[in-house]
Amino acid sequence: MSEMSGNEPVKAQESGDSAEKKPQKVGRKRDHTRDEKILEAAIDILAESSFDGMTMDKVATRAKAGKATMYRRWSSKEQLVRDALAWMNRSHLDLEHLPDSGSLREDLLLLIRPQSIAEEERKLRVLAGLGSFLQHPEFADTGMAGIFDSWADANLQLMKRAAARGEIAEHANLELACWVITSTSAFRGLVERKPFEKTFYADLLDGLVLPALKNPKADSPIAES
Amino acid sequence: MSEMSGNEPVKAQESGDSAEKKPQKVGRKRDHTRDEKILEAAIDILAESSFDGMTMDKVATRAKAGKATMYRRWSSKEQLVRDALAWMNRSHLDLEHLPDSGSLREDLLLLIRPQSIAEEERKLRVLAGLGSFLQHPEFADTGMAGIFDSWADANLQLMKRAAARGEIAEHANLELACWVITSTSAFRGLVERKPFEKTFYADLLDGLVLPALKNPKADSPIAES
DNA sequence: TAGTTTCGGAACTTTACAGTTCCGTAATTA
DNA sequence: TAATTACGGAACTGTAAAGTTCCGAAACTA
Repeated sequence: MSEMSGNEPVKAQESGDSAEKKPQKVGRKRDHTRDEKILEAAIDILAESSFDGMTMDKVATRAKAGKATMYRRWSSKEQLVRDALAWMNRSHLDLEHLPDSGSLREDLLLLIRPQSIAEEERKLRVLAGLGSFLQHPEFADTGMAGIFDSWADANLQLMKRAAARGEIAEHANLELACWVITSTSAFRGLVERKPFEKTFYADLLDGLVLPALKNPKADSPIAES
Repeated sequence: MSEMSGNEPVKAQESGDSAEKKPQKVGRKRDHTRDEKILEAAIDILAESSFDGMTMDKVATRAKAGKATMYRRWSSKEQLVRDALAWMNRSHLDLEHLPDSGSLREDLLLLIRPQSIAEEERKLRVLAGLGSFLQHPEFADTGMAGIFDSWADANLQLMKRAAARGEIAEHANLELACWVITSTSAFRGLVERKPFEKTFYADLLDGLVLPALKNPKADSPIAES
């Protein structure tokens, strides 16, 4: 969405008082197609190693860029990684063209495309290697938001339609179900380091999520011991 | 369990051929109570920062130990961290004294004790900061195994008893249910960095796990598209 | 007591990396 | 054409941390 933020050279110049806002610059223009190459290289190396394993020299070499070029655009490694994470999470599922097979189970499974699996697994590898970087609370959101939200949103739409047509109980906790799907899938890739397989996903749906959605009898009160 | 492994000095001495295995050594004995202090300090700092934020100097200072002492016992930072992780995961729930209230929901909730919550959250902080270290597949197991296994095992016992007394369906996928509990809880602390709260756990049980266990009608075949 | 190994602590060496500067070249404007 | 800015690339600086070595003191054995 917003794209970038800590860019542009230091640009700390106030030409006196009568600043007439004339940014008509002289000299060779900055090639902004290099931005993408550098961000892509950064994500690539983050996915292969980790935040600490990603050195600025590696990124520069991978992107065939000079370090001066990088530091002309980002003032630090932290800034570069922050923008690279935003860049990584730029793609979103198209909520306008969701599957509609008439079966919630089929819809949920149809959402899983091999291409998107590989993409999400790459994001998980990046996330796994972020380590100490995520300790900055400001980056915890930047790094996380957008990785799973898109998938969870799509799943929620599918569930709401299923509820509307009476396939699942209307008082089921759909948000919880979506969160369980994304968090368990993330845990599997992030911590267990297993690939996302459709058989695993089908087991999760058949063994837990769909039964709960179809029969969510809340027979237990909220007892706080 | 096994405890330690990469210890002892290099000890590469073969006294000629007639090695009569006489380990009767001379000199001051190694104080193995220092091991625990050092491992504890390492885990402490791992929990506060990360693998890369944990420096050998910090550990030495925290444990009031000399670095020479540390390198006499562990040949590298990697070795120290490996043993520290094993040390961290040494405690296990007592499977012999599980709660037995007659209600699975109550039993599962009774297993959550404030003391064990704090302990597990500390482990999660350590795990979150491991980052690049976990990329070594050999450490992925060391680091992970034992953090959640104990809790999952206890939950499985409780579920099996509930199944035996007919509280839940006997053909329910208990292992899957236990795995979902641990993986979602871990995700919450590890990625979302939220504290473990009983209300969250009760919602997970009431909204998804228990309904699924009580009504696991497998109405959908395994279709591989 | 003499010799050996440990201890905590500090100084030291080495390596790796973030960030800076400079080079020759290419692009842009006046 | 001349001045300016960007480019890739390489050299350079400063710092942080892993690992080593040495110190004086303590603990153990013969």
